[in-house]
Parts: sequence; C-alpha cells; structure tokens
Amino acid sequence: MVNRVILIGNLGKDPEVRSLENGAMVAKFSLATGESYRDKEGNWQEQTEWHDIIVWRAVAERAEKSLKKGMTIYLEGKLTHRTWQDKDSNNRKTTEIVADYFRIVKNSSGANGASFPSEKDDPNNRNNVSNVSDAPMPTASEELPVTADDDLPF
Amino acid sequence: MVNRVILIGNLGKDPEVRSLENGAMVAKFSLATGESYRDKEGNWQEQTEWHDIIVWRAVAERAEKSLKKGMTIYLEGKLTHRTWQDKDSNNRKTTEIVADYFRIVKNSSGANGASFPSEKDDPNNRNNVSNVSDAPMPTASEELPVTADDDLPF
Amino acid sequence: MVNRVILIGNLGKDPEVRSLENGAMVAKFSLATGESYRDKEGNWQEQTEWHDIIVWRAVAERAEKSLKKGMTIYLEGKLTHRTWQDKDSNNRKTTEIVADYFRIVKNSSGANGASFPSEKDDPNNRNNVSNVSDAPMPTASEELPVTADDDLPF
Amino acid sequence: MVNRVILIGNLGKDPEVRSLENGAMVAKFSLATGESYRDKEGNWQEQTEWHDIIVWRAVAERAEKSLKKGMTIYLEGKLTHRTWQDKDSNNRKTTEIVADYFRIVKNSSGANGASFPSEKDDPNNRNNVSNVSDAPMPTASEELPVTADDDLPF
DNA sequence: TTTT
DNA sequence: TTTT
Repeated sequence: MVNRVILIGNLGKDPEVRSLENGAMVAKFSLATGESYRDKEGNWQEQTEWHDIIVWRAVAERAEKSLKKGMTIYLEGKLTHRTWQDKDSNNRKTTEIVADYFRIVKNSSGANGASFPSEKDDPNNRNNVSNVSDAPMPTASEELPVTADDDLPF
Repeated sequence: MVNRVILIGNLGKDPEVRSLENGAMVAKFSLATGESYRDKEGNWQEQTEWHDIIVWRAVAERAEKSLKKGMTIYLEGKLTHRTWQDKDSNNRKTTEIVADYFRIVKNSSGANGASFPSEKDDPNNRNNVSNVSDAPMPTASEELPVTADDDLPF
Repeated sequence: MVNRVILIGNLGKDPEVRSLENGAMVAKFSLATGESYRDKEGNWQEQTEWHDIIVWRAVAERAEKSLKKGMTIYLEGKLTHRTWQDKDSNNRKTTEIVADYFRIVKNSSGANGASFPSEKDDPNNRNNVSNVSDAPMPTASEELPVTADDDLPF
Repeated sequence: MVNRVILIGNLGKDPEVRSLENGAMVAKFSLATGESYRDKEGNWQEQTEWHDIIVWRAVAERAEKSLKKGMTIYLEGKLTHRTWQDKDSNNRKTTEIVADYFRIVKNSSGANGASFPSEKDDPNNRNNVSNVSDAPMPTASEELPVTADDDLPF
C-alpha cells in the first residue's frame, strides 16, 4: 500500500507546538493550496483548500524553528483519517496530513523573501538525513567524493 | 501551488456511478491503504485508512467499466475539503480525493489476479492520453519511431 | 506501470524551442536541482544535478512564453531513456524527462521575484485544464458553485 | 530543490549486491516500466523504459533479502547523473535512480504472486520506520491508541 | 548552464 | 487562517 501526499502552499499561521508527556514533540499548522480560474463573467476566482498538517518529533522541532505564518513550503506526507464522536454522539471525521518532510520555498517577508531559501538554512532536511542512510557515509580517512565512481564495485 | 496525492490501495466496493443533469458522469468509491506494525506485545496490528475518492467524466466512465470491489489500484489526484452544516447546524467537513488518473495494479479475483494487468486492458490510460498532448503525434504519412532521434531538431 | 518524476529546480538557460515538420512544437531546457551539505571540514558543498527536460505541444508553447533562464519551477513528468550509436559505434544512452506539467515557483529577476507567481500569469496550468476533464463543467445557465454539494447525486 | 522519482515496474534480474571497504552495502538492479499503445495499423506496441536503480545500506540489505527477478515493485528516490570519460576520452553520462524506499507490489512466482504482499513480509518498510520518527512512540506504561485524540494537546 |  |  502506498499513501503519499505532496503539497506546495502557504501557512495560515505559525505552527502550534506541544510536547506530549512522553517527551515527543508535535506541531500542527494549516496549509493553503489554491488555484485561480476565470468564472463565466471572466472574473478571477480563487478556490483555496486548507489542509491540516501534523508533524512529529524532529520534523516538529524543525517546524517550530523555521516555519512562520505566510511562508510557502513544499511538503511530503501521508493522509490519515480519524473518526470520533462529538458531544451529540454524532460520528465525526478528521483528516490530517502527517508530513515527514518539508522545505521552505519562499519566506513571506521582504527580508530574503525574494530568494529560494538555501538548504544551508535548513540543516535537518531530508537530503542530509538521506546521506546517513542512502550514501556510503565514508569516514574522514576514506572520504569518497560522490563522483569517485571507480571506488564503486560495479 | 501544488496539491498531489498518490495512493495504492484496495477498493472497498464497486464504484457508485451517477450522471449529473448536465451529462457529466461522476463516480465515487472508497480506497483502503494500510500499514502493518508490531505492537508492544509483538503482535501484528493493521492500521487501515479509508479514503473517499471521486472521479469525473472520462475517468468516471473508465472507473465504471473497469473497477470492482477488492481490486488494488494506483491513483493520482488532489485533496479537496468541503465544509457544510448538519441538521444541528454544526460545521462539518468532508475530505475527498479528486483523482485524475488511476490504473489497476491487481485484480481481486483469481482469474488473472496473479498478473500485473496489461495496459491493453486499460486503453484510456494517461500514457495514451499523454501521447496526444506530449508527443509529436505524427500523421500516418510521416510516422516517426520514438527512437528516430535524428528527426528531432536538436 | 508507473513512471513519475517531480522536480523543483532552476533553469540553466531559456528553453530551446523548435517545430517539427508536422507542426508539433518541442521545447528543451536544463533544470538544476541541488543539495547542500557540510563536508568533513565543515565547509558547505553543493551537489548539483542537471536534468534534461523536454516538453511537447501546448506545454512547449507555454514554456516558450513563460520560462526564462534562472527561474525556479516545479514540474511533473516521466523518465525516458534513448539508446543510440555515436560515430565510433559505441552505444550511448540519453536520459530525458518528458514533462507534462510545470509551474513557476519563482522568477529569477528582482521584479516580482519576491512573490509566488500567481496562477493568473499561468492560464494554461493543469488545474484549469483539469477543470475541463475532472469537473462537471456546468453551462452558463446551470452554473454550480463548487460547494453546491446538494446538487451532487450522492 | 526537490528531486523525486516514483516508479512501479518489474525487476530485470536479481539485485547485484556488494559491500564497500567502509562496510556500506550497495545494491543495483534494473527496473522496467512500460506503456502500451496502438500504432497507426492498430497493433499493440510496447514501449519499455529500463531504469538503473541503486540503493544503499539498510535499503540494500532489504533489497538483497527480498527482491528477485520478475517482481513488480513500487519505489521512490531521486535522479542522479554522473559524467565520466570513456577510453576514447569521450564524455559519457550515466543516470541512476537512488531509491530510498521500495515495496513489493507483486511476486513473480505463482506461490503468493496472486496477493498484494503484506507488509508483514516487509518489516523494514518506511511506514514502520516512520513510526519511529513521526509518531509519539509511547512507552509501554503510557500507550496511546492512535484514536485517543483526547490525549493529544490540541 | 541555474541558484544560494 | 495564507498567498496573488
């Protein structure tokens, strides 16, 4: 089974961050994606979707440090649905995207908003993390340049 | 803005298909994705997510013809959320995935269930459609093999 | 079978656009994706991947009009590989991404480079196109607001 | 920058697995994705793409244990290109997909080839790994059911 | 060849 | 609640 969501959108507010009793950090925020289209009168209409995003642990810590209302971010995650009963015993359903990766596409403020944020601002990104699990991770004494093709056993 | 969902899962039932007054066809079905994990006692637990899928027009027609309860399919689409009020004037929210592409990964029945279904069973797939918009679409008199690289102006 | 590529990166040059004899338009460009990482001395290193992108027909026309060297774009497409023989009869292989969708994430110039480009600048985007095939597309006399849930036959 | 590839296809051979001097395991295999289309005579043609896949470390170990020629798998990864010079000093380019996740969609043999393989056969999958990093991971004494919404601090 |  |  595969369950994968990819979004680029804007944060409606700063993330809300909490810690559970077991120490795990959680962050939640809303992300707006939208599309513009012309209606039959030729006027631009905006159809905005607000997605509820939840992130855990290291991703939540990174969200707390780096995400602010108004930013545009890229994220990947999975769709989860929870069913519960409200005070009138009606069945209610909540849908959230559990994101396991995000990166900032654009800061909202003018400051460095004009630039695609460098990954240097974003040290815990998946690419670096991936280096741990995907790459040979040479020790200092046997550093292999990525292009050192001859060192590969193929 | 980007809003993209990718799922592989099983149909809970045959699709429900309807036509609107304007002639547009709509189909809906539920798709289960799941993951297994060991709980603290070491027993396998299954966490199933049921997603509400909706497809329109040509995709709905193809769904009606080809999709059956129990099949495993791959699909791509976008997440949409609608807010409405129930009889008690509570705000309720419904989340659906509007799929613009699907393909069968496995038939549920034993018949040809063992084989990855051929695209020959699936003539309206995106790849064929893409040929219309993505490829040179040569006329009969100037058919270009895909490998006829020399005919390309680069 | 599924073959899907998703990239966000920068254009190395303006697209090269050509028309085939059959009238089909083709555009090609290179897209850089990169990741930064610290090397063992703690210096930032950049690992850039240059991807060859090819787009056809309507997507090529849109690329010609809207894409410029230095822009950051999001795209989706598929991986294709072609094998050919060079002048020394060596087998050579070329890999290209045939993109069927793109959207501008950031203009390179200062002008409106600070803003996430509106879809209003981007009328041929997939979302609009999707409206044609995914939505009921009501006629003027029976316009249905997207939220007019009651009009749906479910 | 984002660089993401999603494939469902068939393994051309068993993976080739090696260990580097630093102990890192590497596995390589070819994956075929294809699409069928009718040519102008109305005959079915098959266009197969063969992708070179490379996986590292834990993913490579899992590939060695579980992947066999003929299986259909889903994978996610990133595109990488390497440039090198052949014996005639020609610049040559090699494209590989560095996969960071895969799962078996269909076994090739008749044995349990008819069923979508359970994640129970696939213990090192991303979903389980994600549980480690994405979920609260309660200790035994404070186990929280996934639906125990009231225990979350929102 | 881009970008930070 | 964002953004254009």
